[in-house]
Amino acid sequence: MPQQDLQLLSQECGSCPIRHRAVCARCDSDELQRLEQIKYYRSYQAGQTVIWSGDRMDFVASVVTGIATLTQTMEDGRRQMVGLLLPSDFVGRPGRQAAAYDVTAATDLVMCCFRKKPFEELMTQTPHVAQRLLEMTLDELDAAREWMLLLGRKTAREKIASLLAIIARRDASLKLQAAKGNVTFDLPLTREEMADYLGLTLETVSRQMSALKRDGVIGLEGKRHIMVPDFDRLVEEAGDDSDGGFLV
Amino acid sequence: MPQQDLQLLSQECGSCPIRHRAVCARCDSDELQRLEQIKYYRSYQAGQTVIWSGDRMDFVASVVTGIATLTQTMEDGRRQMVGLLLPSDFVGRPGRQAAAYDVTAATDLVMCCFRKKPFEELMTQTPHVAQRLLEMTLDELDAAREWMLLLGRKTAREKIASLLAIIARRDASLKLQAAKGNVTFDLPLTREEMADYLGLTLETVSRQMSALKRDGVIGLEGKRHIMVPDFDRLVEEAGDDSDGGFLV
DNA sequence: CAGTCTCTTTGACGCAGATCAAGTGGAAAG
DNA sequence: CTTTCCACTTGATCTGCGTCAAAGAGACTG
Repeated sequence: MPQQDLQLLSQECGSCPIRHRAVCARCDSDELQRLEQIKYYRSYQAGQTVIWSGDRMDFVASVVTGIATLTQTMEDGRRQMVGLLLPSDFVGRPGRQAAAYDVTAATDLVMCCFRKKPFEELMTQTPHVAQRLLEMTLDELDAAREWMLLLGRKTAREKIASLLAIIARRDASLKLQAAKGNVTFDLPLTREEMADYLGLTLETVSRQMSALKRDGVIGLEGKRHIMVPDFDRLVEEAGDDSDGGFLV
Repeated sequence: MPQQDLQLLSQECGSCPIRHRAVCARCDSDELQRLEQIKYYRSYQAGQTVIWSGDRMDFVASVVTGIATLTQTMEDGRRQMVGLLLPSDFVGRPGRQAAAYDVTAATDLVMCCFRKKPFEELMTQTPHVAQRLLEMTLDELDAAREWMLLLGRKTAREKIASLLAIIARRDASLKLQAAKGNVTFDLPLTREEMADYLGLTLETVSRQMSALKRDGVIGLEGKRHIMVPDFDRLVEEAGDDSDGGFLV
């Protein structure tokens, strides 16, 4: 077992970086104690598969640090990413036996896992986990629907710009900043993963990245470090209506 | 007020056609009574808009009969359907003020509406509505993700076949049958609505419908009545792995 | 520091589906 | 019975992105 695991095993929920955003966000101290009893940490290296679609899954989990992807694959090998899981996002479905999607670590990843059976019991006995999970699932559904607009109607250039804007926003919110003006971040995905996300080929992704660079919308340092001189310009290229439209 | 409304206003939940599938499915008689006090029916004609995206929405609702669509529109007019709402499906998000999508009646439509404020109170005070809503939202999320695979990776022909298979399945389940062998149903959508669903143009939809007809995968009587001689063949054309893969 | 591996870029070419443009058929209206 | 309308079909042409192919750029290995 890697050393990181050992360190994490002793970590308490009170000092957890996702304590206020994850599925446990609304828990009182009593509920938290029960969760603490059934939780354990697991870490994965970038590229490792967490679960294969169809496999039996006897835990649910929260992403603590790192990024995981949810992908679906057709028999002939065509792949589509259907979820991008960031810190505090939830993996797995209470009441379901088998995983519905492949889950893969896009970066090094630490997950806080709960044994499924006791987690389900906790959900029926106390309200706060289920309440929070509903909220998070509704947010996921909204994100999925925005993504559907992207997949169905946006051009390759708009798709790339949209993805970059999403990652920039999430990156900024992790640093407790707003994404605006001059922004800088690292891409956590390969060109191929970006293609799987956007319903494109990796060649098209690469070409459009070059085009955005040529047009001064983004700057590239190495392959992964992105500099955005004007965030509004990027959002414009994404074809979204003006702001990041928060409805609440 | 149309006569249908008057008839429905006196309808009791006990005899409701979606009683066992909608958001109220798990309610005990006490909860049902509280719901009954805050509910009212509304009906819409095919083509009517139920709500515009961004509008204030002070109710949530279940589709009782008919079909509604959820669509997103970009500034330049590109449209993408992001949800197809069938009897028992839920509209609206507790805790949200404004509608996030355009909701339109695809066929004549009857909805069972609940005033939002008391509905939200009911949700915090009793568990069964929230539990059921979580379940339904997770199902919606799965459907959205399957749809993402369709939008991102399927060919026009596969998209059409997938949509026909989905409608055939849901139609069959309403009649309490399994979709297999020889199947017959009416399309509730225009070619343009199908295009909005599938991320295609209406011309491409029309051409692919003709192609599927020419190849004997479907039969057409008029523009809307579809006959499927071999449902498995249709599913094959959709590019999905064998069966309708139920995981539960 | 040559050799290999993986990720990425770039070019040439082809095709699925978009766009533009008529035309068809059935239902409702006059 | 003609006119109008709307949903739909079909054809001709265009184009954005996919496909196939080759080469560059780091990072790690022996």
